[in-house]
Amino acid sequence: MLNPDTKSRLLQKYPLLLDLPIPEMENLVATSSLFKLAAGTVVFDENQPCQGFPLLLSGSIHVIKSAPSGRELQLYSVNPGESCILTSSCLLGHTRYLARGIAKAETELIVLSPLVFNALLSTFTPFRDYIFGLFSERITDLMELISAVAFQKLDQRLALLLLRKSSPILTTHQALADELGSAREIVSRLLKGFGDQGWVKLGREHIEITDQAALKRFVEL
Amino acid sequence: MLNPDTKSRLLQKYPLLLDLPIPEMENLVATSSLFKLAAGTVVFDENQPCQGFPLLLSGSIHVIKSAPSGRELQLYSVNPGESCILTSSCLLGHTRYLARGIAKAETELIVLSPLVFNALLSTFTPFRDYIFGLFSERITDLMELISAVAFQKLDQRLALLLLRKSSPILTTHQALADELGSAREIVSRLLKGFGDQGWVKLGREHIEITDQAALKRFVEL
DNA sequence: CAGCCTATGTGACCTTCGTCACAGACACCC
DNA sequence: GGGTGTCTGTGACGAAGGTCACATAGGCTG
Repeated sequence: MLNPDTKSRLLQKYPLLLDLPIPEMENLVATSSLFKLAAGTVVFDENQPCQGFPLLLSGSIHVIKSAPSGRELQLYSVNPGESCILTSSCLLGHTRYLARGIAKAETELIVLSPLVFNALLSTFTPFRDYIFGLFSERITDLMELISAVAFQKLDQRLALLLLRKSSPILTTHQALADELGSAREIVSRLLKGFGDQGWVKLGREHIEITDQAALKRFVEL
Repeated sequence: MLNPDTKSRLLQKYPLLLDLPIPEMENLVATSSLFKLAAGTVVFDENQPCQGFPLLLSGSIHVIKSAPSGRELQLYSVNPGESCILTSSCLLGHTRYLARGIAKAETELIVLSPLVFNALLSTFTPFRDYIFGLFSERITDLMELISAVAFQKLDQRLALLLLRKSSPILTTHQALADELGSAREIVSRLLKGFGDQGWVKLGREHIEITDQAALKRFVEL
């Protein structure tokens, strides 16, 4: 059961729901509830069955694949207003999760039951279009990721990752390594290299891009 | 315009269309046509806009990402009765292709215009479910692929690839390398290794698995 | 300030792959 | 059979990254 304030925040992040017919909306409000997750919470894990479909109000969820060796690789992240393609895929294919989801900050989300999710999909065209649209975006992302992992060198991937974050970047080398699916030492070495080139300035949990243009040129190479 | 024979073959491969209402079916038959592609034909290429949605009657299409260096990696393949997730994604997201599709054998396919595709999606629930289902399968595949490329060694990936094909495998080392995103020499070397272990017997364009159990054990490792 | 925890720098070393350069080997066709 | 093109085997070599083992350095807390 969602309270009116939560409902209005939901509609603000997912405006397409504004057009939802009254009875469906009431059903949604009645059967859903708000969850608050602390940063670091494991939202779902590999091999776990899928409980429902998340709508993010705040925070973000990183979807991660991890190797037996302990190394990790970030597949994509879910932000407010978006949806989790992996969950959709689980619900639609009736399979289990094959990656882990972790809340990267304090995160608020509403979980739709599989029933409500399916009902929305089949009766409410805008929702269907929305899900389809996100599916197709994610697939694009995943394919880019595949070609990056398969063909690009780590230095370029790291440079690109830095460019995608907003300059002063407050994070550890380990976290960057996990996003790239590599090891901490390698990232440290490469960052050192970037620093020597004058492209970045390094500090503890702090990376500042000092020559964005050069970094970009390096990525395009 | 499809002739009656083609139409019945279409329905055989895609039985869900049997339930399509008469007018939609007539529209589909009237506006579509059958294409025959020779093996090796490029069905679509990177950066090309999407022309329509393919339904395969025979043959198969391999979807490939290729690197500037000339190396390739197979993302997945499309067989009769299946659909091309990448095309769906292009049609739904109104973006361009970001991979190449190649007919791997003589291939017959029917192309639905974007109009018909969208109409089917919004009016015909079974079709929508079908597309969603395939989407979710492919996403699973893509994620597996990512984790294989990122974390697995090539020998294991090669062994798995062999196990997935039916022995005797009639193909060149180069083709295997392209599927894996690697180089021909590496594949030759690894196969030689498998041969020395007594797991396979090698010949020109011919690989026979002689100890499936051992190969499996090696993959599980 | 001392102690401690975490993040980072760094060198040595190894494995895996990729690249290059050929040498055979097989198949096919005249 | 000889010529030709494709496929395969192989050795040498190098580059990229991963692993290990520490050293060092910030920053927090008692």
